Amino acid sequence: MGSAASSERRIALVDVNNFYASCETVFNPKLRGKPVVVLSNNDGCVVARSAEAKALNIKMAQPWHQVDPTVQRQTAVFSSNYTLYADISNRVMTILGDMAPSQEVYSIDESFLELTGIRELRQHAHAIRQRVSQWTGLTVCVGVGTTKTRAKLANYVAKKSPEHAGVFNLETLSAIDQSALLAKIPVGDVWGIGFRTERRLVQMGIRTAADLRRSRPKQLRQQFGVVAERIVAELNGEVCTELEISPPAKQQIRLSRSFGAAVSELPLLKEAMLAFVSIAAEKLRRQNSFTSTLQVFVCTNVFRPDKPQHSTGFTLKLPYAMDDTAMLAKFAVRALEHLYKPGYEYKKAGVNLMSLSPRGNAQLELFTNDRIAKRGDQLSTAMDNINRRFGRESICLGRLSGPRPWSMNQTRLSPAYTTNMNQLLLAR
DNA sequence: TCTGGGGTCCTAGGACCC
DNA sequence: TCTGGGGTCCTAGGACCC
Repeated sequence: MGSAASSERRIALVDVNNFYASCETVFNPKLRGKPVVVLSNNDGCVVARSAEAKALNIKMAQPWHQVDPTVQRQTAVFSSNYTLYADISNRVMTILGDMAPSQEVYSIDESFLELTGIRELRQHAHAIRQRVSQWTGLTVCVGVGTTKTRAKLANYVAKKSPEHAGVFNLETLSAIDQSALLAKIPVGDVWGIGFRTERRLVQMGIRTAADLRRSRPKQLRQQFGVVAERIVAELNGEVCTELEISPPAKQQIRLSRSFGAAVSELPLLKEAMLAFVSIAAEKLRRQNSFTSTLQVFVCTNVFRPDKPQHSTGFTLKLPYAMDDTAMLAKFAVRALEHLYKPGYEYKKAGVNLMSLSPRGNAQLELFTNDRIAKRGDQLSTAMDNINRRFGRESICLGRLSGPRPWSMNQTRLSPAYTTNMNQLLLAR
């Protein structure tokens, strides 16, 4: 794309403000105007905060148990309810997709939209906000620029400065005003510059987005690699990344969880592993892939250095590419038995399906027993159907009847308002 | 007591080949 | 004594994002 064309390009980054916390508030209007936080799996860290919670100085990723008890008492706190958030996300993304010729769904609460050539861009951006608000009760911010990186930056400004009313177009600013604006943005707030790179950049005297934009690409490439070089180019309006309209198939599927309580016995560890493999394999089949490398890992609690530590993984090259839960489970258990050591309190485990290939192209085992393979296929399909209908993990392999100390703590879970008939919101 | 999970991309370095 | 060099493939690890 030439520079003349790229200067006409308009990309919007639209994201939902405080997404998880806002989802909870939408279904519980009493929470409006109050501090609300959502915790990570296992009720560990804070992963979402309402504006009021931010004002109380609750930090992102802060362990909840480290939050000041006085602050805790003022705050409404929820376990993360991904079923709810995923459903609300789908609704928002559908609305956004309808308001642009093309869309990249970038994360659970963000979309890039192609808005090139749209007249009255400002009005259109406000119409997007209006419609999302009206149809879902959620607030979004819209940032517009010629590249994804500039759209992200514009979105950052829209969110930070209330006077823009949630919409900001970087390209309407004169060159001088742009420089002045970028000079006020810390370099670590640029998309793709993390905290380590920021530290090194600041040491070199590159402190702001403006400094970064006018830095020397050669030097930057040498010190920080091609990623940093691209960021600078995109800040200058040079298009390095296009929208990804249809999401590419995943290259790996990983499933891991911290346990609610530590687990020492092999049978319980196996049970947890089987649950993880079942979910991972279902995801694998949903994207029509086979895997030919399986990794299993376990770790003890790194926050308890006073206890014996054992963290390890084992990677298995599978004899052929497969997607069948029972077969994958067999190999996962074998790997687990291989690395398990008695006498340790394991706190986390997981499975990683790697070397994925499209179902059709995958190399099959030379001497696959057709009948056995077909039976595995039918079993997996049946399990997928049951789980789709009655909820994930309605059926899976090797469930023991006893207690499950490994399952997550979720003591503050809100109802699945939109996806479970028994948990619908009642109007009285 | 309690400390997340699932991804991507890039790079350096080793193994191997000719 | 002196022990090539370039290409490819794979993997582990770093950095980042949400």
